[in-house]
Amino acid sequence: MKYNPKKIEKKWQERWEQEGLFKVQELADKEKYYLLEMFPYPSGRIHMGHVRNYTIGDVVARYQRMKGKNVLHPMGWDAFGLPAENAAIENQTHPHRWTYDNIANMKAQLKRMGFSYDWDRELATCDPDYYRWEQLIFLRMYEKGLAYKKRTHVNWCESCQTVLAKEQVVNGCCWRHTDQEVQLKEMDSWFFRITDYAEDILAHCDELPGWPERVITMQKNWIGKSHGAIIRFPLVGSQDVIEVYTTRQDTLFGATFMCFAPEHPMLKEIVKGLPQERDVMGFVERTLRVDSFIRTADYTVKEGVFTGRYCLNPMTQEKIPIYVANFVLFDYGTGAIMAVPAHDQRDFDFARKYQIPVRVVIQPEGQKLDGDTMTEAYAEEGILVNSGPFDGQRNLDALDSVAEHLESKGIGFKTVNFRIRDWNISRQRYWGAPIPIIYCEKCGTMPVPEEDLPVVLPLDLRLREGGGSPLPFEPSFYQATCPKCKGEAQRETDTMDTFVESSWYFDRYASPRYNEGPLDKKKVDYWMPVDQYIGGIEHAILHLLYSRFFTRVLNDFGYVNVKEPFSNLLTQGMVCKETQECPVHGYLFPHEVKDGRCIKCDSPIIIGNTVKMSKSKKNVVDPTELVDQYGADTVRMFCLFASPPERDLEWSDQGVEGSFRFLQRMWRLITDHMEAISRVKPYQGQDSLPAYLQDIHRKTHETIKRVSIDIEDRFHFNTAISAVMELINDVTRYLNSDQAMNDQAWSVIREAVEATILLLSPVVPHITEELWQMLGNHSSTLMSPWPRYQEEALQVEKILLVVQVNGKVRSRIEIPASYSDKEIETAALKDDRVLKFVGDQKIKKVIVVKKKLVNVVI
RNA sequence: GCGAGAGUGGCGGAAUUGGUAGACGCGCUGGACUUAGGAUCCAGUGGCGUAAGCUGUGCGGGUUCGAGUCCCGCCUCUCGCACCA
Repeated sequence: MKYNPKKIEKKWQERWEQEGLFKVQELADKEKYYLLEMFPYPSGRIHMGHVRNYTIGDVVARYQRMKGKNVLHPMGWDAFGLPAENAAIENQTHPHRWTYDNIANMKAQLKRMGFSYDWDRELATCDPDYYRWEQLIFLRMYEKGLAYKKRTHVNWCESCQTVLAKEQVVNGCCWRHTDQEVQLKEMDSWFFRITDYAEDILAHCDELPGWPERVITMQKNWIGKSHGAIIRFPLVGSQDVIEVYTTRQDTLFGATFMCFAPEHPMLKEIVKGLPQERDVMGFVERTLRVDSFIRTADYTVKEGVFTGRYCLNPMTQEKIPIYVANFVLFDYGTGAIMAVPAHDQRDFDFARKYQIPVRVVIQPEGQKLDGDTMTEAYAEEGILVNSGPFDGQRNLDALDSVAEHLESKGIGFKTVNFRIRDWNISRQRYWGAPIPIIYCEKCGTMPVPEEDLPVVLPLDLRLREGGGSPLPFEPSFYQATCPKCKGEAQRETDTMDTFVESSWYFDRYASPRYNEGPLDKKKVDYWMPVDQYIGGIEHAILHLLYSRFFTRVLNDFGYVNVKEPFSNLLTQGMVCKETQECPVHGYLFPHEVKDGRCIKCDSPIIIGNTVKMSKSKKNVVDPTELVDQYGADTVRMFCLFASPPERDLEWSDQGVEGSFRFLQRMWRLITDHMEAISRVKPYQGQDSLPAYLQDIHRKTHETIKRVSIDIEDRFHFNTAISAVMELINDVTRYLNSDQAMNDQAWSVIREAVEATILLLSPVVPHITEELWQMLGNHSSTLMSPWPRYQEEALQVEKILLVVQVNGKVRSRIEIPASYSDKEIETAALKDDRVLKFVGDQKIKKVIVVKKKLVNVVI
């Protein structure tokens, strides 16, 4: 019988569905295991990245299920977002229609992969039954001041026609449009006060041992906590003071000028009416026109303009000039800095450029720096000088003593500062969850009353050519009644950032149809936290940070008991493939290349680098086509076998072929001997075996042990699969040899075959179900307990020992496993080859490593 | 510049805690079966060497009976952060 994946896979997928095999309930007496993969954006078709991600998850889910855990393994759709709007305009359709069509397509594709999802828990974030609870959470946050509105400088993406969060700006460009430089705009936006939780999120970074180190590091960097001080500098000729934030209060006596960020609101006031006003304001305008990434890039020359004003160094009472400078960041610290050119390279460069004095206040031991002649800043440790009462202190000690001094004089205080900013969640987009707020001219900003939720996104709108949200132009949406005075009012037309939806969807899976609140407490408490979360590294900051924040908020509100949503995180690598380029037609899809030539013009193609699969580079493989050709099992197996999950996977058509061949080999091996195998019961260690069968029996149990460890402890599915391949190879070799077969031999083979089927069933569930059934089993492999290895079966009577002379392998001897060190040594020293290499030289010592080797040192 | 990770055959990748380097797969070579095979099966496959043997995990040192693995110093690549005061 030929291996026919198409038939088998269809059969089992239908059977699983009929039997509701993947449905899961809360069961008090069973240990729960929540396995989650990052849900996809419904773009229309699944890609290899999805397939890899979800295959990894499926193996773990099925494995844990067989280990007896109550496994929650849900799937849903991150269904709001801009692509739906663009596609809708392009295809003359509606985002709603487009999204749900895509969901239907992708769901069918996922089902064909055989993933063990409980589809009863499916959710789509664009469903009012989902986002209404998000709106409720928003209202709670608004009540607590965790959601607030302010007018501020925001990052605007012209391509998206919307504001972006700081986290969504990458290298000065939009995270979605990497060629689109982000512009600064001043506008009203809604924010979530993530900074309130920065300290807590940071502190718990060290309590996530199940997270990859680099993700933790990235989050810590993003939060960017630093210890320093706020210092007040009196403005000369005014009652005002200027606050600066510094981490180097020890160098305060060396501050010889001050710099403002161009956005600083005080700037306008202090230059008003001065001869410098025109210069300063011109500089500000010029600087702000350059986008902030370029402006603050290290290759941009540091520039500034003197404002004409001075402030007093609060320590020395010395008059120091105030500049405005392009490199000072407005959204870090106070937007103004004290500059200490002797001990900061940037300040040094600036001071030399504008002939500002450089005063050394830290001397390295055994050196004598001179501010007039030094050629670069000295940023290391040393002893304070020119610092009044602090002279002679080590500068690190002075950090505290200067801060205390500032506090006692009321001119400053110790503080901590964070780099992270509040999360801008306003999007000037249509396809998103409406922000439940009403503006009344009389009553001001009014939350939509809870009973009026959801604020439903109207579906009967025409999108505007050229982008932009239609909501502000749609009276039926924006016209509202003030909940307080019942007068005419306006609805907020911004929608929420789609990262809000993905910040709590994992909670909602616990009770996806619950309609009395966002979450059914009992169920969410049963399932949360997620035991294993799997997804791409690209979400290291955005989604994972927002989710940690949101979980804390929901915890404060009493919706969930946990503070951390994901106990363990696996970040899988990208799926890569080499690019193929035609000199005439540019990048080519794989099917546009034949025999190394372009099918359009017959030019020889250029093989490019192996990079992440992407439509733009056309180095993509369509999972569905592969499933048509080889079946889902082959595709799943290749995804796991080609490399360990955290590493990038290099796509190889030949590798896929190899996986297919292996499955065929396994199929043939078992079906060819099905009759004989079916007649016997699997060997269970009951009676003693001849050596050659004992070897197979032992190998079976070694394989069970290796596969279990590889899957459970390390997620190294590639080595798990190779271990099973070895077992199959051994069994094949045995059956091809001319050993006489009897019932005992077949029962040992059956034991090996059953182990093979069960061990591989999480990886290739269809073929294994079929074989399992052919062996006479009536229940699914998924319902079978995971095989256990027997310690006795691993015992060996004889071992092959490596014998080294001076650390070089010279011989191998077979000895009884029971030999003592002394006996081993004696045996080794008798070995011909050892005798040859030792010759008549004196043996200095003999090292015996039990079960491994002997090293004879001469 | 700072931080993290990686460097092993022609290729993807193996090698719990220092103990046979190259498992498993791809590719390649030879053979078998075949009308044929790009199917299947068997054998071989790090390099040098007829062989004995030598050599070999980015480079240079070190520790050790023994180092891909540990230590020190470099080089290269990938990723993240990057004027953060």
